[in-house]
Amino acid sequence: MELIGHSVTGSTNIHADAEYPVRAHVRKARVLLTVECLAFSFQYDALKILLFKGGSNGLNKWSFAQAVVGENESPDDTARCLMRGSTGISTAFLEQLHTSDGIIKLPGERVVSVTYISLMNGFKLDENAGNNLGNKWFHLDKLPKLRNDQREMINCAINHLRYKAALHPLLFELLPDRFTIPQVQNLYDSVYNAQIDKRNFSKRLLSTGLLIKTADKDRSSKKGASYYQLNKDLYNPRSLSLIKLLPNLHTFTGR
Amino acid sequence: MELIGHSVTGSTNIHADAEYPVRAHVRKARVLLTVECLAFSFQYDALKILLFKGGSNGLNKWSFAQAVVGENESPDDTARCLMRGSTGISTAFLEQLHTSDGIIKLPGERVVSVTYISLMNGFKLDENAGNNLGNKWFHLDKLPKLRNDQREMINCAINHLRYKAALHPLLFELLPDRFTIPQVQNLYDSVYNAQIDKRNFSKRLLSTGLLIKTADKDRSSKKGASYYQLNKDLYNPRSLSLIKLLPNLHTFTGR
DNA sequence: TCAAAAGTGTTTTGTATACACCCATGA
DNA sequence: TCATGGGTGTATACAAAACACTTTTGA
Repeated sequence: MELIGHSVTGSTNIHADAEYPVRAHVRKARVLLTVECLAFSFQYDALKILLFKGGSNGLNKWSFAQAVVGENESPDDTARCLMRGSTGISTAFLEQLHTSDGIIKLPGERVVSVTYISLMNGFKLDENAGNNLGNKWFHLDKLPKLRNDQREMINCAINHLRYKAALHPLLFELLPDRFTIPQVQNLYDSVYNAQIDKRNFSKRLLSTGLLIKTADKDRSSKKGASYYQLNKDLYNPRSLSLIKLLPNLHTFTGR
Repeated sequence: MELIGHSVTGSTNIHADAEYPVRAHVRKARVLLTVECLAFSFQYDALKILLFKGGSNGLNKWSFAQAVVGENESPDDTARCLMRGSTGISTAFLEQLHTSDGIIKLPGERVVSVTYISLMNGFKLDENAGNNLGNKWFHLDKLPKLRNDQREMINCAINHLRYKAALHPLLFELLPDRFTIPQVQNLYDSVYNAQIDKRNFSKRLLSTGLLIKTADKDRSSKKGASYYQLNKDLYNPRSLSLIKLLPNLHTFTGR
């Protein structure tokens, strides 16, 4: 560690005294900056996570989407570009989860990775997009063999997603522009691995005022469920104001 | 951006096709990694933020604690070391807020900064510690002249602190080992710039089960307020389970 | 006509809020 | 004895939870 600019003498380290010892000569780290995306989507009534074959692990191992941050890019840019490039669609919601400690990975090179959680709209995905790129969407209960630290990262990301989505209307990013209430409930049931009471869920959902009923119905079921749209005037997945869509908010736990 | 390891041919960029264009040659960024700490404490019944004179802004300007991440340090290490070195006490709570875009600051050098929010225990602070190091704790309503982006960062950090503390028992880190209920309330009133009803606040506070009453009293008031301690078995400032200490949780807003 | 899924309402229970008085003590 | 700050209780209103039946329609 080297303190920045707190010196009036030109010395780089005015705190190197007996009481608050700081190493006198710290070699400044120049690091290779990468991003890593844990990408989720909702397809076929289930939450999916995106994995790639042939990552830094080895050619036949699965891992997350990763990219090196270019000289003229921000990490956010890189993450968006990575996701677009590897799925063909834009990221609906992107958030930094954590910046890694920067353990030595490549020989002689320190790599610091910014980990993102990324929500991709499964309904905009081309069915075949990415198949030739070696990526695949996995059901969370049907994951391939992964390193333990990768499993942990997935758990961490899911917990984060559940946490955020319990408080904010984040998950609508995973739905098409028009959706039905049973569809929303399937999404929440899938994310929380739960069976939420449909009467109470629909009451909570409608009471947010975020949904606008349309005249059309989804005709894939016998009775047909009404389509709803988001009220764009109110909807903001990043809003700090809290919504409540889940019962027993204080008791939910991880998978 | 350069994708990592998704190539079976050795080329660095298998996605450089017409459909998903990616620049064919991206210069990998080697960046100087720094940390920046927005540190809060609770002193004299008010929330304070730590600023340093003579930061990267210039010798007579105030700014946040900053340090370069050393070769053998993680950013978290650096942040803790920075805070300990500049205040004499350990950080009670540390959390990454954001990793910056890494705009060019120093000539020819790209600097990426990991911003932290840091809670320091004001009751463990040596009254004079740091005075000779050019740091000072400022009341949030009595800040010195700062750059606009620094003001924004402070607002962002306060909003984040309020958000987290409204949901989790984070603020106890700012109190001494033994504290009184009126003291906790002063803390919350200060953080939220509010006057919370003391009867309801004390009910909520005690109903969490986090507090254990001791036999002793603080004798600085006439009647004397009972000292409480945290129930270490239950207390976890990072716990994902939610507590409610504030009224109208869904409506609170920033300063 | 029946099976499948959508849609809706009420009762009960619990929790948040608003609000005001008594208590203990040092000065 | 009185001013100061600590401590408590209750009635009311609101919100959450539990719970079951009716509707629509394609097969």
